[in-house]
Amino acid sequence: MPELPEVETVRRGLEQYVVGKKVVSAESFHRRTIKPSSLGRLEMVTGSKILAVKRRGKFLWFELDRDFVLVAHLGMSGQLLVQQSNAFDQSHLRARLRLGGKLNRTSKDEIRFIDQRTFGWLSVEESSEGIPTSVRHIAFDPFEENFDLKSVVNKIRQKRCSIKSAILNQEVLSGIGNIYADEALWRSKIHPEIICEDLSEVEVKKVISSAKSVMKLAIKSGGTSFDEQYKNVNGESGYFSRSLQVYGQQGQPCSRCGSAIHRIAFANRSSHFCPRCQR
DNA sequence: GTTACGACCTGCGAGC
DNA sequence: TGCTCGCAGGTCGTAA
Repeated sequence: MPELPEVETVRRGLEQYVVGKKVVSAESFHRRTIKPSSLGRLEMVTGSKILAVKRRGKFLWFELDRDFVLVAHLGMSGQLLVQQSNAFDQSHLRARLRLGGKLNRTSKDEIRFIDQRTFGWLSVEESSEGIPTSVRHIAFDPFEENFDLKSVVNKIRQKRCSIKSAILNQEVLSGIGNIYADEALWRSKIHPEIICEDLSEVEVKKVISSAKSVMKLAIKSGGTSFDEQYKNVNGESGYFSRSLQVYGQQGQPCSRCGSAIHRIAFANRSSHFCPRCQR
């Protein structure tokens, strides 16, 4: 599932291949791919030049030599692949940008948006101070220069929801999804259902620093791939799933204490934790 | 204002 | 073998 490390891996891959290229054509093939507010606007990117590929949390966008940007969210199963136009069309191909510029016969000249579960989307929108409209409500992620640890800790400690809900809230801090939330809480030895108000400043800081360090390691490994739902721009899987300590490990012994990892239902999804380490 | 929860969606795998 | 159903989960809207 694409969380911050997976999106950052994709961003780096895109940056390498597409910056400086011109968009020759843009088309979408599924009614849910383009955000309703952007319907009919994808074609506007035709003729523009890609200046940069940016990211905040799980949101990614292409800066263009225009007064609008192209935003992409991968949702649960979205992939942005850079391929040659003569490659076969994937069965869940939702949109395609053809690239021009300095290309040769073997150049990868297409950006393809592939999305099995159609939770991902693209949109063409205005940007203010370098941040697209749909990303403005998203908080800084822990890797951003302006990320203010102290104010995020204070914000979390004022909440009356569970710590896991708080760190999944993209308006508190961005980039963390279900996998890295479970991993961060395991590393900081904190139970996912503990109410934020009951945690000390030190404990909340520990959760955030654990989240940052686990995501940093995941970026080094190219992200987490369980199945076909996440690939980098070259269609390759990441291998951080081998390093997961609790997510998807229910019934397996905790690598710290040997207790069996538990899985519980949590807000329409699941939480994994060690019942002994995370009381 | 804050929090919880359902809806959206599709493919896979388990169970019958 | 074929069918049904539950599960995966990011975001948004709505209800409490």
